Amino acid sequence: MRIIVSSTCQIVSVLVPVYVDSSYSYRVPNGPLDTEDGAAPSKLVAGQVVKVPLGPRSVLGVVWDDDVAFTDNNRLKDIEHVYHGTVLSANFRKFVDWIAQYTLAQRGMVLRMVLRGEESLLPPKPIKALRLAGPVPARMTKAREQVLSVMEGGLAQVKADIVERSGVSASVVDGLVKAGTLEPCFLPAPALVATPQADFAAPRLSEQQEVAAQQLRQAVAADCFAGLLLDGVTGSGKTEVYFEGVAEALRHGKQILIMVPEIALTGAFLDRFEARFGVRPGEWHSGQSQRYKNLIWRGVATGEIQVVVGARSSLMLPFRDLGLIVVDEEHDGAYKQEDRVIYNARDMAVVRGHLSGFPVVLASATPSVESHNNALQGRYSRIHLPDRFGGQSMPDIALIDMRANPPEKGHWLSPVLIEAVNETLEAGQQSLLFLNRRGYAPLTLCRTCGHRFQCPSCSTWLVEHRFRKQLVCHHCGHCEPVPPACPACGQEDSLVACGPGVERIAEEAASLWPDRHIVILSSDLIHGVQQLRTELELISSGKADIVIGTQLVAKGHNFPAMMLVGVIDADLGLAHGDLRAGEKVFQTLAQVTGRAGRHTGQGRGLLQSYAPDHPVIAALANGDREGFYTYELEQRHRAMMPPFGRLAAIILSAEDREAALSYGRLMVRAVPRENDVRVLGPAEAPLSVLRGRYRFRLLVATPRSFSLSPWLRLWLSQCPKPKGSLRVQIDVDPVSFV
DNA sequence: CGCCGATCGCTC
DNA sequence: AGCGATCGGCGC
Repeated sequence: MRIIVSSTCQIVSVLVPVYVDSSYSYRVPNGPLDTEDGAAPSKLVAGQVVKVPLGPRSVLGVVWDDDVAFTDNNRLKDIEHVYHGTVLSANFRKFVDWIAQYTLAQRGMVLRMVLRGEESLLPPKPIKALRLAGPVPARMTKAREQVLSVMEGGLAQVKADIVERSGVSASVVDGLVKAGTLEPCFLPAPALVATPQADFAAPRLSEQQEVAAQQLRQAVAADCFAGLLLDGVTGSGKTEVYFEGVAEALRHGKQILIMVPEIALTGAFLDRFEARFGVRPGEWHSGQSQRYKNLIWRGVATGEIQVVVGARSSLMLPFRDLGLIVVDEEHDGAYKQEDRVIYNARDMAVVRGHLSGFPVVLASATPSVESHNNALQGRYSRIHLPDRFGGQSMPDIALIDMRANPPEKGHWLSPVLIEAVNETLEAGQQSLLFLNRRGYAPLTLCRTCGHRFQCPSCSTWLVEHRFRKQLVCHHCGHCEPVPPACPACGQEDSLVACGPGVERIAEEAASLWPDRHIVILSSDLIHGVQQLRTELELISSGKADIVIGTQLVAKGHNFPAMMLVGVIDADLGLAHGDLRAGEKVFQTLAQVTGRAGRHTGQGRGLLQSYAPDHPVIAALANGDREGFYTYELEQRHRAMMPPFGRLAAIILSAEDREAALSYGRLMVRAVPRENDVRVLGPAEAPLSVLRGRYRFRLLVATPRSFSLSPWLRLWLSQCPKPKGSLRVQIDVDPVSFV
């Protein structure tokens, strides 16, 4: 950093959290600078947080490493305030720059993901308390005696505690303050999160787990970057294994971040952490209060908080001395941020480890194709747990060929699956019927005129939700009541539901097993986290006989009594245009069938399919994981898609169909046909309508050697600016970083 | 002739 | 991104 120190003042570069890539220059005033503790710093250093004037307002910013480029003394403004105690480390600053450069975002927007409000920079407020001060009051009462006995020993206590312990009203305590017997005082704020103990409760590990744990301990002790893919089947005890890595980092005095998809951040997970380390970790997710998050932010910056368990955004916390990141369920799509700065927190975690020199553990029962390939190529070390813990065997997976075993007309459960559920019920065990589709029916049409209900602002069919008595668009959330007559031809009672959703499966199950306890688990029928937890506990305790669920049930919850998992439509999703369609189907179905017999005996998984020969379905049925990855890698290689190429989706959206199309054609012409750049233009990426806007994705695929970001940046700056309400957004998909 | 609304462009 | 500056609608 070249900081200009003229004879009169110091000029520094400050990155501000606004929509710009460059840092701005500010003058450090000569006089004593305004700080929260009154101390006057002589010089500012990179990483310090400051408050600066910006346009009409003042914002927080960070002194950055850039050379001071703007030296127009007349237009320079003064730094208003410097905050102490929180300095962003050099590695972390490099990380911010790296993300911006890679995701084609402005550095200011990345910094915005890091900084919070001013409260996170100030020391926590001391707590108001009361302590014994003066003589016993002249007028003594029973209640006052009780208060004094509570205060015996002279320790200061919070007023609410005094009231509770002495069983008197608050006004009695106030009276004693007035009489001078008690006086107000301030206690330092207690630590938000207690220190986890590395050896609080050492676990009982299998031989296989112990070998894996040892690898993690060594990687942590080596204190340098390593990518570790912890690939363990469902029920293999991955969590216990990576907890050993966490314990080792604690022994080395390092901070640890455990990232989980938001939905997996349940009380059950935190309980397991507490059982292992004796205390709860810091919890970082959208449900936490602003106050708590500010305290966590400051706590990790000062180093007071050792371990944080958090969702995606926890990656941007300014840890003082991070020594390990664990990304649990690394394949999960929830790690990808789709708005503003588009990034995948799993990949950025690897980058953070690489820049700062510590190991990063990616854990999953179904690793992403990218991570699997990185392990194959030797960029990550693969730590494999092929067996379940405690000698439990993997579920027995079988296909039901629906062409040979069709369900009754208008029904969706094949005779084979119904029989399997019957057997499971008779054995007193739980079944899960899985269908990744909310609502009653995915398509509603009029049997008289053939009218189909379509979303007015998206190019999708409306899904009937019979419990809510509404037609819902799953893309934009538009909903309307189910009309009594067809809006096109006016015919009454002419609407028919086509295809199944979970509600329809629940209806069918209720008619087949009327006396059984059936629970339906679908995100639109669950109101809030609390209800979800209640329902999950109900299932865990074995009170439900049959569970019918969507994606919600595939996400790592434990159901001890679950012995049969029936997949209603294994082919669902395979036909989607998404380049990761096959991978998603494989991961979801492997995870959901992995729920069967996890704790007790031999579980079963049954996959209903009309395409049993499809490589993804066949690999699932045969338990041939390697076969799946081989197939998927071949497909990706041919299309030059991740992990073999870098893929950028240029997302165009416009209110005007013609504007979107013509600008798209312009872009396709502009992309250079060199370095094996491949463009999927408007012809191949059809125009769709989303929330009333015409949009398409222009996919640009390049091999790894080609540096896409600089080219895209240049191109966007040179090409004619989109007119009118045309919006261009860039979504960069990952390759490997190390 | 005047006031509110889309579009433009800057932030040290 | 946000926020002020700037030009255009038509209301009386």
